[in-house]
Amino acid sequence: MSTPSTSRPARGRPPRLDQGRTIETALALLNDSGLDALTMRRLAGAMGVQAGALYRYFETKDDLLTAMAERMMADASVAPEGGADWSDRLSVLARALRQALLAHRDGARVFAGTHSTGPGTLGFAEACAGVLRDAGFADADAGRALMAVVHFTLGHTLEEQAALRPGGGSPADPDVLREAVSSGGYPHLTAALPTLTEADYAPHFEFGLALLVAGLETLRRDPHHR
Amino acid sequence: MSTPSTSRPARGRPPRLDQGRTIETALALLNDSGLDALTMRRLAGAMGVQAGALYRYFETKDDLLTAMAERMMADASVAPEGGADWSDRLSVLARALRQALLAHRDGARVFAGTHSTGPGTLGFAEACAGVLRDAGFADADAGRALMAVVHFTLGHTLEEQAALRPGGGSPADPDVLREAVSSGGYPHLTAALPTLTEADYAPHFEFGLALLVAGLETLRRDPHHR
DNA sequence: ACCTGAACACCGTTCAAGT
DNA sequence: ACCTGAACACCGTTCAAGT
Repeated sequence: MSTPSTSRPARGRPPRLDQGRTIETALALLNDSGLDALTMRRLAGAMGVQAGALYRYFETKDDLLTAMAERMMADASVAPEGGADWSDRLSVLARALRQALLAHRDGARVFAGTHSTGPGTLGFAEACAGVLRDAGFADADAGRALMAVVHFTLGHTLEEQAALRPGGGSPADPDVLREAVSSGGYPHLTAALPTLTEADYAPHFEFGLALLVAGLETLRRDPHHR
Repeated sequence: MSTPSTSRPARGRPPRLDQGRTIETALALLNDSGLDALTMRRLAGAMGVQAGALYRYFETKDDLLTAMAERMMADASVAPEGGADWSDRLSVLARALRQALLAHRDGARVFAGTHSTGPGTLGFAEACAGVLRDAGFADADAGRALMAVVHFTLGHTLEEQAALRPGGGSPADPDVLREAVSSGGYPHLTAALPTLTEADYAPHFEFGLALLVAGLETLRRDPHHR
């Protein structure tokens, strides 16, 4: 009780660093300052340690970012309720992925730059593949549908967070795009502009997701459609 | 004939740098070495100049990257043949976007990191919006469909180029993913694994694109479907 | 075993000074 | 007008040496 019982009895001073706390501190720093400000030196500073010390726990910065992505994906690896329709369950998973990426500043950028194969990432993919295969899709179609949902969600959230970034800076989307479109001869873009410059990205996400789900529904009705 | 006739008569030595040549050299360097190796110093070296000289033509490195993205998008801004079906024309545009991003190493990463509002980018978006509005979609639906296609293509190409990157390194997708999936209890993922580890990404892209198009087709038949 | 200190080889960006 | 030279304030990563 008096001394913490870890699997390996700690001889000497307890370490001031460990993988778990480092990942958590890194995610907190990410939220506070963004990906560009997340340096090994700043992270080390936040943990009261020199930069070199981090390399006992992560071989490279990329490994740390991968671990952060994996931690984020744990939130997306939810099991959708069993009673629902396959399309609803798939939509729940896609929304969970978007929310997991949105939960941390530049989350989509972190995820896009890494290739985690941890239980969070694989658990999410397994859940998607399960919903699709249980719905009757062939293995190859389930795999491709999974990729389509992930890629759409990734691209969407990347742009959503990019639009959020500047915080009142110069290359902000809304006005710059409006100006550029209204100047030249872009009649169709002008017509769509109110939609394209909406601040709330949730309807855009739901629209794209509904498109993918509807596409899957037609494929399920007629697997030889093409 | 003997002296080049530019709009502004060149007094003194002709400049060794200009925006156009710098962008072209930067894209060539990108193809040769990748985005991580594309530094202002290396680019300057490739142009026989000191790094600081670049800042007379681009305010920041981000501005240069935006100009590179815009140049890449010029290739995607093709006008699909007028006789074809709206869904075919939209597909042609989506494929042109993917090809434009694939045409340069890390092209998707460059595009994702910037927000170009030049004629290439806007021309592409205008073409997509035009196809959709001419097909009868409401302005808001056309805008959202355009975003869905772009976001899916961006996410897809990002992953496609990420899988291409290492060139025989450590975090390559095919074997690492196979190992991770086969180790644990991922029955559905195991079933989909042959598809997920395919080297050719074109079928994945076509599948996702077909899903979006099929979803749009159902929406067009019944606009009040939801 | 764990961390420090200091170095190595870089970055983006700025700006006086030269031509 | 255009570019150099040199600096400023950083990076990721390595590694002997301390404790």
